[in-house]
Parts: sequence; structure tokens; C-alpha cells
Amino acid sequence: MAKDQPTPTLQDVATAAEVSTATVSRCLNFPDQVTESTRNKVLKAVKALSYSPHFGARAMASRRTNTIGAIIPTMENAIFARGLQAFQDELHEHGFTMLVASTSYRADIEEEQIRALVGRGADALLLIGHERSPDIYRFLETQNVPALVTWAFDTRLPRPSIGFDNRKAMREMALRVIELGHRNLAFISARTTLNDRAKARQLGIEDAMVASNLVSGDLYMVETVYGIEQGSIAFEQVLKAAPQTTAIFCGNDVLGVGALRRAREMGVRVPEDVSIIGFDDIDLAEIAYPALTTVHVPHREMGRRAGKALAELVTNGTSIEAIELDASLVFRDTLAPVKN
Amino acid sequence: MAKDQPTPTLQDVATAAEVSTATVSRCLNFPDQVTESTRNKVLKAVKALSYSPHFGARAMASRRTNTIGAIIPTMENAIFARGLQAFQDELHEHGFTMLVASTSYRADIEEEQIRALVGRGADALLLIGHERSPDIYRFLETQNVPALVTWAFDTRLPRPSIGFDNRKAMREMALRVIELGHRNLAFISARTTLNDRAKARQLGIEDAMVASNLVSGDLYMVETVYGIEQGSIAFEQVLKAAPQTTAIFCGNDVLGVGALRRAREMGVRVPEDVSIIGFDDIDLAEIAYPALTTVHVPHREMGRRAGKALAELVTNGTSIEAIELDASLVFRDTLAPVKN
DNA sequence: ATGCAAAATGCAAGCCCTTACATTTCTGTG
DNA sequence: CACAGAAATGTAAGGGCTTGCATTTTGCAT
Repeated sequence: MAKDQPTPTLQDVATAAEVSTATVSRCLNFPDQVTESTRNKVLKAVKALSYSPHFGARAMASRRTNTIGAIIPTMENAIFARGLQAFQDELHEHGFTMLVASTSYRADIEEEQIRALVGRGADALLLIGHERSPDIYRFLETQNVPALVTWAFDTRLPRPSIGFDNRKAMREMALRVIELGHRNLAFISARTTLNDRAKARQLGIEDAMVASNLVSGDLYMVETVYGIEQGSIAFEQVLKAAPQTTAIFCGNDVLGVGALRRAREMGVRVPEDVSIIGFDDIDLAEIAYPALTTVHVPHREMGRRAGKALAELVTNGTSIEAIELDASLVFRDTLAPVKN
Repeated sequence: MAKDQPTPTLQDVATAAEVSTATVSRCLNFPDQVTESTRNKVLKAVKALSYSPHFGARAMASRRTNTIGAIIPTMENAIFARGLQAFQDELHEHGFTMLVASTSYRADIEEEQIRALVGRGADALLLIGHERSPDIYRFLETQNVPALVTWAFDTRLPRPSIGFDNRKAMREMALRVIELGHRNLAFISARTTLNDRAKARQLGIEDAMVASNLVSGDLYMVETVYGIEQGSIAFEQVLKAAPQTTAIFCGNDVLGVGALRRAREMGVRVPEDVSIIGFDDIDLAEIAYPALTTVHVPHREMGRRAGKALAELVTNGTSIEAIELDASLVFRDTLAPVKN
């Protein structure tokens, strides 16, 4: 870690190029404010010293970091990894760098991470879902750090968001399922803590039940954590506790695939004996056998749009426009009419 | 973006707590250098003003950012997402924040990203694979930014790395495959540009062929980009061009799963007609039908170890010790003895 | 009480850049 | 060829924090 030859500073470049530090700074930040000959001198010096500006100093002097933070539950979940990749690609295009933190779906960690990224000088934040303590929203306001909510869309909330309506999407899927004659429904849900999306999906199913003259309270719920194995366990649990179930909704494809696996292991035929429906439409859903019927979520699109909106917000102050994207139903092989 | 009430500074806290800025600073950074009563006063003031230190200023004064950069090909690939998650968890535990950039497997972008993250003040860098231009390594040295190579392990190189020996792992798998009587082998590889892992896996197969008295030149190679669909296309290509093939190695599970899918579509039975072998052991491999035989790579473990090593390096100057992890063979249902 | 080392605190000099403002150098025109 | 105005460059003042060193306070043995 020994700093043998100290890293060159703007001053060193200025001296080498025989100009003032201001000129060097301008040359680097606003090249066309500088004569070509001067620019060449400076760039030569920069190269010769292999100078690279000191980030902290720059951040301090300009009060901007060109860094945007993203706080997601976990990258292990393909839907976030996917969206995040698109987000970062977009940011990169706009000259921003991405700072990432994850929460493992824990509210306390999320709060800590938000503070940490703000402390790090993030110019803006990407957040997943609306639900979090008012304190945090207040903190962000005080710190003057704009935050954009994604993976959810709800116009009733004051904050702009870019995402889709989880409740509506699930309602539509549930409506189709009920149309196929299913009356005994179950829902293997992700944990609903700090996860308003999971809750919204449940409400969507219940909406459809009510609209179809079923009793929403009859929806058999199992709540579990993320994971294939968890889906398997939950599946078995559902069939034990509510053997009359003919259609099982899953909060995400990973749980769905887990359910599917256990069905095979238990000799339960899908979709003949029971239908299974996922959510997200990740690769796994298509590869599963039989291929999983699910709700397609435009993860990449969300990431991209969010990146664009945030970059523009920070750069020009363009305020964020809420965008509702569409989730679509993907019918594959795990859903069939109920047996007469 | 209007700064209504300017953010509180260290000075403000100092004034409020009736102490000097130095004391506040110490109170925040080295709490035990300060009397309890003073500490309480200060912390109260911090809370009251909801003060949060200015990152740039801190970075500038301390010459450290507590930020570590990770540059990976893409988060869309579950193996990197997984490893990165573990990496970031570990960093977080040590008080570091992670800066992420991705390269889409392009050398020029990688170079740009490395420079960008160094410019951002990353205290250290996580890199994937050894292969990159000497200029970059020189640059890192000049800038005094330590870099750790992961996802690969090769003691012949001067740089420490934490990972596994791709060549050896693939050789072992290939040996087993050949033992089962397979003589006509093919390899659907990921692009080998800026991807020494892919190359190493190829060499591993060839090693095994040579050791088994086969001609390594007989390995039928198809090189393609990452993606299920690409795996499908490549599979068809292999069977068209080399119909006598009985075992197809794939550079990763995603390609393997794609191959599997096309096999089913084409009516080619796996493993009866042809065996398919993946690499990585991601969820997809287990879920695929039939379940994919593959090489299990300890992605999380790599991420965790790398995070630990880098955090300690930056914090205490503990030099990095190269660590070779084991990849293991996972035999599932896509590999069988060759038909007599 | 007194004196002294150790612990706590304060002072002030940077750290490296950006940018408002001042100054110098060009440019084109009369 | 002089001159106004534009363009290019220079000057210097911060920006918020850490830290070496100086100073004050504390705790304890005498």
C-alpha cells in the first residue's frame, strides 16, 4: 500500500503543460472552452503522467458524484440481477456509475444501506417497492437525494414509480385460472415483509375470486422464503393441508419450479391433477418440465427506464414521470382446465 | 434539486455540541478516543442535525474511500450474480461498499470500466479471469490499486487469484465421459475472447482426450455467445456437422440447457442418443429435464473469500493469499454410457 | 494538596479539485 | 491600424474532513 511516487495531481499536470490548474480542469470537463493547441499540451501531459482526477476532490468541489445507488433485496434473484444489469448499462451510457447494496429483504438492513449510499454521495437512488418507513422517505428528502421506486406501480402513492401493477397482473391471471373451472385455490407466497409486491399479488388473486363469486378467504396461503427447496416444501404442505386444491399460484417462478419438482416427486401430475402458476417469467420457467405458466414481467425494461429517468433527473433536473409497464400472461404447460 | 437548508457539516455538529471539529471527527471514527460524556453530546448533535459525513471530503482527507469495485462480464449470468452477492455481503460486513461495472465480455469496455472505477476512488478491484492487456495491469500498479483475480486459478501467473482450476475440472469431467465409452466429442463453448475460463475448459477436454489416446484435434468445437437460444442453435449445428457425436460438452449450463431443449425438439434422446454435459451447476441445471450433469463451481464461496481478502488487504495491508477452491462433478441424468 | 504522565481536546494545515471573477489574447470591423 | 467584444486563460477562494502537533484536563501516586 506504500505510495511510492505520489499520484499526480491537477497541479502537476498544469505545471507540466505550463498552464493554470483552471485550464486543465476546463480542458478535462469542457474541452471546447479551450484552444486546440492548449488542449493538446494538456492531454499530452495527462497521458505522460497518466493522471486521473481524484474522485473525492472532484465530488467535493462540484457537489456531484455521478454515482447512483441501487438497493435491491438480492442479486441471487434473477429478476433483480436482470433489471440491475439493464439499469447499470443505461447509467453507464449516461456517464454514471452504479453503487449496489442488497438487503436480503430486511427492513433494518435496507435502512442502513440507504443511509450508507447517501453517505457515499449517491446522487440518486433506485429502490424496490414502495413500502418502507416514513422516516426513510423523510431522510431522503432532507438529504435532497431523489429516489425512484421500481418493481411496483401505484398511482395512489405520492412518489413516482416505474413498474407494473402487481395486483392487476395477478388478478388477470387468476381470472383466467378461475375461468378454467378452478375453485380451490392456494397461494405459495414470498414473505410479505418489506415486500409489497408479494402482498399485491395476493390481493390480485383475491380480487379475482371476489369478482367470480368465490370467497376470498378461501384462498389457502403459505408464506415462505425465496428458494426452490422452499417451494417444494410449501407445495407438499399445501397438498397435505388442502388436498382438494386444484390450482396453486406461486409468488415467483422459483417457488413455482420448486412446487413442480415436488409434484413430480410425489407423483402428482401437473397439470392433470393440479395446475401450477408462477410469476416473473425467468429462464427457469421456460426450462422447467412441464414448462411453467407464469406472468411475464418486463424486468430489463424497468431497469432501463429507471436508469434513464434517474440519469436525466440528476443531469438536467428533468423530473421523473411515472411509467406503468405491462406485465403479460404466458401460458405454458402447467395450467389446464380443472378435471370435471 | 434546490438545496433549501444546506446539509449540515462537521462544523455545524461541532458548534452544536460545543466541541471542536477534530473531536467530532474522532468521535465518529475512533469512538474510544473520546470521553463518554463528550461522545454523547456529539452523537446527540449528530442525530439532531441528522448529520451524515460528506463522502468526498472524507475521501479527500483520508485518502481512502472504503469502496471496492467489482468488474464482471454481466449480472445476467447467474454465476456472477451469485458470486457478486456473496462478495457484497462480505464487504458489507467489513464496512465496505461495492461499486459494480459490467463489460459484456468486451475487452475495451472492461478497460474503460477499470479506469472508471479507479477514477472513482475504488480502494481495490475484483476482476474475473487473468487475461487482459499488460497495460491495464501496469495502470493498476501505477495507481496503486490492488486487484484480485477470481473465477480462475493459475499459480503460474504472478498475480494472486482466488478460484478454481477450470482446466483441471473439465479434464476430470471429460475423463469420466471418455471412460463411459464416448469417442466422438463436441464442445459448445462460450466465446473465448476475454474469457480465459472458456479456453481453459477446452484445454481440459483436450487434455483428457490425449490422456485417453484420442486425438485432441477431433474435438468438434462450436463457439457461441451466452444464451439458451444460442445453446439450442449450436446443438443443432453440432448434430448436423458431426452426426456421429455421442457426447457434447457445454461451456456453461445455460448453453447446456439450450442444447437439451433443442434435443427434445429434434427428437434426439438424452442421454440415450447423446449425452450433454454442462458447467457451473446453477439452478437451471437441476431443474432441466432430464437434469443436467455438470461441474459444480463454488461461486458463492469464491465471492465470499474474495470479499474477505480484499477487505483485509485494504484495511490492514494483509497481502492476498492465493486460494484454490475445488470444483466437483455432479452426475445427473444427461450422461450415460455410449450405446454399444 | 502537589506534581506528573496519560488521556482528552483543540488548532490549523492540508487533501485536490471546480468555478466565479479578473485578466490577457484574439478576432473582425470601421 | 485601432478598438470593442469575444474567447481563452489565470487567480484564488472555497468545499468538508482528517490528523500531526500543541494544549488542556484528568487521574493517581505521593
